[in-house]
Amino acid sequence: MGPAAAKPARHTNLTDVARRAGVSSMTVSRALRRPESVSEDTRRRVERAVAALGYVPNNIAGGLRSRRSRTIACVIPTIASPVFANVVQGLTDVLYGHDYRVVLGTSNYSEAEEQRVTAGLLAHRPEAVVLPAGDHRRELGRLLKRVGVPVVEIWERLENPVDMNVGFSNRDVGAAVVTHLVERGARRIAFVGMGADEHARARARREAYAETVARLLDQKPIVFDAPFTIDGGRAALARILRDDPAIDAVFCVGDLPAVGVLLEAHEAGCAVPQRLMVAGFGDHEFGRQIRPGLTTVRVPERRIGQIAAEMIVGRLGDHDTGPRAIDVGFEVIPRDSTARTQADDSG
Amino acid sequence: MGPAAAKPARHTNLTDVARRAGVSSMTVSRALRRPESVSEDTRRRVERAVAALGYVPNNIAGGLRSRRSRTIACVIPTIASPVFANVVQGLTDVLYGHDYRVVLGTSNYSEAEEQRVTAGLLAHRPEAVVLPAGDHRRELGRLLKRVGVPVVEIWERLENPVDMNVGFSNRDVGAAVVTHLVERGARRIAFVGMGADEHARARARREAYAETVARLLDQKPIVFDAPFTIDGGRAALARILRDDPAIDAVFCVGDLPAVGVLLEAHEAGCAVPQRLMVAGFGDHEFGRQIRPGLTTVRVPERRIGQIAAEMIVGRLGDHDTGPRAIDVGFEVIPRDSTARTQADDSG
DNA sequence: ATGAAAGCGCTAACAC
DNA sequence: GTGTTAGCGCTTTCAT
Repeated sequence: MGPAAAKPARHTNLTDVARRAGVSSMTVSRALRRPESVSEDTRRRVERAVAALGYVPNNIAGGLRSRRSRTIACVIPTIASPVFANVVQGLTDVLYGHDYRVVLGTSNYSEAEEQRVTAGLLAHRPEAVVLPAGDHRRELGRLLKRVGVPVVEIWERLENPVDMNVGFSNRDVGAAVVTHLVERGARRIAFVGMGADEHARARARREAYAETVARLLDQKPIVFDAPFTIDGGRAALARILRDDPAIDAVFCVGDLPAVGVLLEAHEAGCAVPQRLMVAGFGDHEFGRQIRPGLTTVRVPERRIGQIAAEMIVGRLGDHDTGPRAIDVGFEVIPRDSTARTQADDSG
Repeated sequence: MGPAAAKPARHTNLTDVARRAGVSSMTVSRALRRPESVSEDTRRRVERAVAALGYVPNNIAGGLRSRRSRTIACVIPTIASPVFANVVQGLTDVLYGHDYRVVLGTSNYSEAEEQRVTAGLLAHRPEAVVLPAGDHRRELGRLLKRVGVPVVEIWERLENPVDMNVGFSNRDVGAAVVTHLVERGARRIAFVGMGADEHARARARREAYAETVARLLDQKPIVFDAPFTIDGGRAALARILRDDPAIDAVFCVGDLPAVGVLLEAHEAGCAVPQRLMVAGFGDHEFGRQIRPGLTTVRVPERRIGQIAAEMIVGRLGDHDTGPRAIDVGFEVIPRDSTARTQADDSG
């Protein structure tokens, strides 16, 4: 930095408080952290001195000595996505109650940046690291292992987590949605996917779709790729109606294209759910408000954050006995877009 | 903590690297922070030693001595709101580029918790604090002042900020929306507010609405209160149509009720914008997708975070010359819900 | 360009 | 229940 860089002022410290309270700084430290370990009289005098001087503890110093930073690092692609925002909210919910702070990093969906940001955060000696399961670089895994910090991979359930893991199975999602559609009377189900943009989670849903239609309907996969947007969904349905009118249900990789399918169906005079059923993924607010309501899959995002936090607290505390991996599951939310009755089906 | 509390391992430190590189630890420190200040040969040997040992710097230790934590605290009501999520994203965008980390706290809309959380974050000696402008407790202001840490109050423009301030004026918003409606031909404008739930921002919009309709239309304020939900908006419009059919435009305190108004208008056969114009606030995704598109106000949330970060970087660096308060303004986004033409108006 | 000494503010470890 | 001593890992300061 330059010449005029603001020199942070010296704050009141433990010694100041100790002097004022007429005890040693060690006693102040104890009075603050474990009030029951000092005499009532001492405690009171310390409290008064703290208040009088406006003392704010310095966790940096304490953390240096005790090697406990009371800090948890969390690296996500972006906070400007409800998915991760909710996860982070769940994390802080629980962590703050245990006097841990969350230091945030964002990778902007870049593995290189994820690596760089995580390395940067490690300089603050977090007591644990939370990051989305996924295609981190091998380097990152090695770095994390070498540093030896507890890691929670969130969002997806993993076969071989680096350390701890909380999430759900996208394969189970694909199977559950297809099963739901079949139960509601679907006989020919298309999948609207993301094409080249497909990520590991989307792929898992698509593969499970393919397996499940094969198993339940003896049907080959019918995949229409489209941009992951409402307009993408519209375009996809237009092609579906033209290319394969026998299709009577569409499973979209996400709610955004699913809403597009719904809108396009409305304009094309294709009755939902009677003629066509539609299901999405993500429980976007949209799908709740649109008519007919969109059947979708809700993932307990916030709960994932909370469980990750609980795992960390357990691991760092004295009850390191909890599970290291948890499948939080998900919920298929049936709404009107798949509310076909037998009567509809027979029509 | 208890007996089994995980004892964090000792990490490789500067001295280890120094030994390996055959130099003093001071030289390693310099080589890492200002590579140009050591000889080329030294630099190379240090780099090699760092790589070989997998050294991760310890910012806690460095920060203790240098009194620079390279940490910025940010306290917001909740991260599970796109508004604040975007602000935080803007903050981290810029801050990471300057090698600062963001430590997050959430107040859950409680002033008491805001106070508590902020105090907790201060223990980590952030070099600046970012928090929404608003009704913090007086205590908080005093605490922040006493600690002497730079503060940025965000979101709203303030008359008397504690320190720095970036945001926009909700009064200006109210005036701009009403002006827009009048320009499009509105002659009698109602406001859909939040009743008892009204917060300072909502109040500013309502007051500016009242002043502007008085000034431009010589009209008394007509306020319908409703829950801040889509259904709230529906109910409000039902009452409006019944109680005061001369109303030809509705300004809603937020997009959620505005969408409700739009939906209810559709069902009631009330043509938008010909018979009724509708405007909201917040540029919710909903309003972009619904038909007719909802005229609304967009606030540059992310930009607010970025500017706050830039102010901080400037203040902490050697160019502490920038403005201490910035009005980022906002944008009225005209969509079809207010796209009335002269022809419509004359009908 | 490099090194030695000191110390940031706190807590672990060990007295008493 | 309280105090003393040492030292966490780094950077500031001063010397060379």
